[in-house]
Amino acid sequence: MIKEYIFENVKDFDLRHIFECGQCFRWNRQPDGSYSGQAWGRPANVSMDGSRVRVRALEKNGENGERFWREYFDLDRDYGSIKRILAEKDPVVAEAIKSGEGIRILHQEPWETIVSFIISSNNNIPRIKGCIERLAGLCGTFCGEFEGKAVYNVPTAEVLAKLEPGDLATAGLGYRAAYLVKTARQVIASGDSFPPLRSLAGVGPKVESCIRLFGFGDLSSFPIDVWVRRVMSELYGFDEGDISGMQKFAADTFGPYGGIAQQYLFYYMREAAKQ
DNA sequence: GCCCAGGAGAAGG
DNA sequence: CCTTCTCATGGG
Repeated sequence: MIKEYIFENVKDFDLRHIFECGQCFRWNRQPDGSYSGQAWGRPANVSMDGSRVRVRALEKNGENGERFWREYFDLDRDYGSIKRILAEKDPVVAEAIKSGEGIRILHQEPWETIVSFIISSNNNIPRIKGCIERLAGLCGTFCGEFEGKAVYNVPTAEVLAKLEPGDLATAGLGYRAAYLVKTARQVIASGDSFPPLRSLAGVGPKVESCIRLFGFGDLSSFPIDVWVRRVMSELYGFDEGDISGMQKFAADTFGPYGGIAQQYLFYYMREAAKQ
């Protein structure tokens, strides 16, 4: 059954900023400006009317999703005050905030985040979305019918661990298919104790940083990808190869909100590149 | 044909 | 510790 949840008087919230700042890959813009996708196995459509956010979602296990969606969209966090703190500390971020003032960090499912960002490596966003979509359709978890389409979440570690990389060929993941299978087997083999992220196949410094930020709520995590490296080089004067210097600057300047600052910078740089 | 994409891993200094 | 090379795939 489809349920509707309304959140009134929501500030610092923009669907395009949230869903197109590179943090998630399963939400797609509809002709009416709303977004359809799924979160934690819940198919949904999200729209906005003024300061009112409307979520139409497929009910899961008979639960009341109000609390779930409030947490998913991080609605209890005051982004206004965070933006003021960041803008005061750094003029570049102050400018970047103007282009993505409605960004929020979604509370994404850890395993989906791990799978997604392993696929993201040396890849581009449109193709990452296609890869995840094909992978989910191929061997993912069925979430239900929504808007006339079957919706699937990414495959569980249990499912992936039993496959061979070649079984994922039609998903077009390239060499990342082997990373996924190996990571799934590592997770299954470790039983109850989840292995350290960096020990997983296909998880290096940048992918770990994204997983911590988007899947484990570590807002201090500051992922440095090609775009952020570009902005740090062009607008802050860092040497392109000085990743550790950039990390230290982010920690010293943005502290507990490094990940939020990074999202403004990422969105800002990509918007500028579109011109 | 080339280069690039939210890099990681292995090899060799 | 560092640098360089390779990895599969699709789009511009």
